[in-house]
Amino acid sequence: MGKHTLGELQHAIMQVLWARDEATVAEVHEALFDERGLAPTTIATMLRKMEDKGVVAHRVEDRHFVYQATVSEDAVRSTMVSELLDRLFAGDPAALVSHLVADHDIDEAEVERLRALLNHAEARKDENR
Amino acid sequence: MGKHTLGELQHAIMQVLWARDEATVAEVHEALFDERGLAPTTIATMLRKMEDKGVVAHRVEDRHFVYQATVSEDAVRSTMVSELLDRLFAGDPAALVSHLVADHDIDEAEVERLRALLNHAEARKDENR
DNA sequence: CTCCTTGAACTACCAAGGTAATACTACCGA
DNA sequence: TCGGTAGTATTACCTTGGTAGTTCAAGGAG
Repeated sequence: MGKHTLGELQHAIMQVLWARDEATVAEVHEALFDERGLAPTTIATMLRKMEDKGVVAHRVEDRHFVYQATVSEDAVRSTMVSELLDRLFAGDPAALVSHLVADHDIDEAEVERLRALLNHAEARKDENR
Repeated sequence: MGKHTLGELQHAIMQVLWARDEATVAEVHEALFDERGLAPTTIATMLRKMEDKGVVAHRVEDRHFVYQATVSEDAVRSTMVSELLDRLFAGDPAALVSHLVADHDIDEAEVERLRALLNHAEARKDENR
């Protein structure tokens, strides 16, 4: 498992692939055109680079390429969050949560959800004891 | 206010500057040499690039440059966390916390700390009502 | 069978991060 | 005054992400 760190566009492309499991270049282009307005060749080039990198794979079907993600969204999240965690918070998740609470005004509903999350986490740990 | 996104080395340099408020090229180099083993010119070049970018400033003192950070660690954290939040979790902080709990095994002590954090957050909100 | 269209391949740039050798300058000591 | 040394400026190169024009190949239309 290498470093699955994705750039902006790469991530956008991956999201399309994650959403529909597989897609042609044209489909990806169409899905992203409204927000990005990129040339189809840009998408195609990026997909090839991403294949070199190992995060997508393609299969030929009916004269065009059908791409598919080879890494899960969660795997990407894991590596990228870990990276940011190490860089910015010396690997301390609580410090990141603290920053989140202080900086991104989390409303009461969110706080409730988080509290529930923590309760679940503790409940799971209780079970294994 | 631009995007204060820092690369790996840039962030390491900033940490030195944040730690001691200001430092010469040689001091930064010395502080990072053990872990990175970079040439002094590399640090100097990077510092100049960072100055172009606006995240540090220098003053000449006694024939050498004394650099100082012009952005706070918290400002950098804010922009970088926000970016990751938007990219990976559609801007939902709770989703990030959820990921953190699920993925980075947070031990019971951490959970307690987080719970306390959330309590404080709610307490603050209660006060303002 | 030939030409057009479509989509992939190739090539080419640009910016930013990173890394560093080399060139220059100015001070200090002999 | 002359040369070494210290420290900055210049220049250069590599990688990755991003963006796209141009070329090429193969299937479909006439």
